Amino acid sequence: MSFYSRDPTSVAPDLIGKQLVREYSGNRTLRGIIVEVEAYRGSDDPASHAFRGLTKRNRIMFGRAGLAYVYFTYGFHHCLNVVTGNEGEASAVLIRALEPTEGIEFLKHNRNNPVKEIDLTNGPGKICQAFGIDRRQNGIDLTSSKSELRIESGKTRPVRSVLTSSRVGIRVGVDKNWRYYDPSSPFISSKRVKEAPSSN
DNA sequence: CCGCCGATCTTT
DNA sequence: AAGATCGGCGGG
Repeated sequence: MSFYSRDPTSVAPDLIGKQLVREYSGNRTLRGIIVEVEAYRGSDDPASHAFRGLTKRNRIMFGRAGLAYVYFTYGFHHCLNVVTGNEGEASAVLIRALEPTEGIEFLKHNRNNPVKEIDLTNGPGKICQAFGIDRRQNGIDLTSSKSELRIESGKTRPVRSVLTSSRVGIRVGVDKNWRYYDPSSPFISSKRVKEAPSSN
């Protein structure tokens, strides 16, 4: 069983501390350390895009683990997921926040020079804008060292704790604590979400 | 710090 | 008609 072919609720906490890497036209590299993610399961998770089955938008979710599922939402924003689980299960992990470590000046440029560095990558839409991710990266293999967009597990910084909470921005499935984040990072998305009563 | 709201477009 | 968002604005 490979890293990404597990249940998304197992993959999600293990992604904290790994690096998102983006190569621009072969000569510019952008990097950030993942500090917040959310797990979305397929057929049994009403908050998942795959809950109602295969559509044109979510078809990558039904593919192999380790692929990038990138979707466009609210007329403005893109969000990046990693497909997990066995092929056909349509589960994924949403990348919600990063600590930028390389290419910060270019990230600022892409984000229209925000006043605070925190605002570069503390949300899923902000990550995609900063890293230049859109539907052209939908379906890319995030596990290949040759991909222009990939996730690497090299050493980053000391491992810190991982907490859970209810997921952000959903109206169904709020009973599941499937948001995973490093509470010591200033880059976690600013919305505070309460822990759901007890279920996991 | 918090909550509300508008922008804009894809999907259902 | 709602949505796995963001940024600006107003009030406490």
